[in-house]
Amino acid sequence: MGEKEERQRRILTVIASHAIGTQRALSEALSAAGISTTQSTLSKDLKQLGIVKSPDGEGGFRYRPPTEDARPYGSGSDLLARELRDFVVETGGAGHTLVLKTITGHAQGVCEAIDRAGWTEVVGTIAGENTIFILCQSVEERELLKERILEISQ
Amino acid sequence: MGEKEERQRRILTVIASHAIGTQRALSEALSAAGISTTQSTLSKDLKQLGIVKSPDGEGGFRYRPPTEDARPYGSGSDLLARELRDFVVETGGAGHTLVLKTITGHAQGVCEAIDRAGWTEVVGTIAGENTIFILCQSVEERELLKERILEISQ
DNA sequence: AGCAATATTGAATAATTATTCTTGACTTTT
DNA sequence: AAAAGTCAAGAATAATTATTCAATATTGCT
Repeated sequence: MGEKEERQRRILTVIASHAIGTQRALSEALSAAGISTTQSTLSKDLKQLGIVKSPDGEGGFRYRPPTEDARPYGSGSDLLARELRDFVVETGGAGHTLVLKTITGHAQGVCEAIDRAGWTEVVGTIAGENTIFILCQSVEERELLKERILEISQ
Repeated sequence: MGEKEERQRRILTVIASHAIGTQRALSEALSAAGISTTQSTLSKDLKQLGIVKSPDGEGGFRYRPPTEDARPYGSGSDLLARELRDFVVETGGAGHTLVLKTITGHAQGVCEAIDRAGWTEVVGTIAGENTIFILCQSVEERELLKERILEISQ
């Protein structure tokens, strides 16, 4: 039985039911449950779990469970490559807008990954079921971006 | 002059488009935009804005925009103004298309309010999770519209 | 305008959190 | 069974962030 696994499991339940705002407080709460550990281990746990310390709106802080946005799923740039490789089936475009076609249902996911990449050529993106519009700074950058995407997805 | 307000607004746009993981990095990014301030002020800003520092899934951290309940709401009486002021964090565009970035989950709502305004420059709108594309009659009208929106949201 | 109340700011500092480095337990390979 | 490799953990420390405090600036009121 994983010592670590149980601790992390407990961390999730503890922060769900108590307003914990520091790692020391978390450590104390865990002690009460018979789990004794150090701040440094907790720091690592929280990072792995994707837990964030967020303002509680009352002048303090509180650890919160991972949100969609924050959850560490896959490793970022890897994820992008995988999304592009696995789901994009066609690229096109006109004017300032680059268009990617994806397998049905995956446009949102691919679009999300593109947003995260933080490319400067990108003015904005929007996704439907199987199509992504990517508005680019210029027609030239549209072409550049297309090249890059094709390259990433090999 | 709303020195603070502008800074906080910019913080939202900066973290939306860049992977910023420390207050120092944020400070530097703001410098590039002509805004100079200290770490202590940023700490307060981030807390007020409800921004959280969250694991980025690649071993680092990244500041992320607030979730709905953590964000301070404006108090305007006009719905459109309120939508624009409270949820739009960035404006951009290229060609005939104006792009608005919003807090995640609010693009639809803001887009609805824009549609209701019945502006003649607008050919059509479409909204995703956090992005709105507004197709305009011309490049000039795109600029005009952007001005108007910025003005409305003060 | 003048004055009081309130808010904002940054320097200094306190508090908190992340990372480095070492150790030991456990696995796998040779 | 020894060697080599992983992994988890904590102590110490580095790095980052939050808060305090004093000084300005701003707002609101008369």
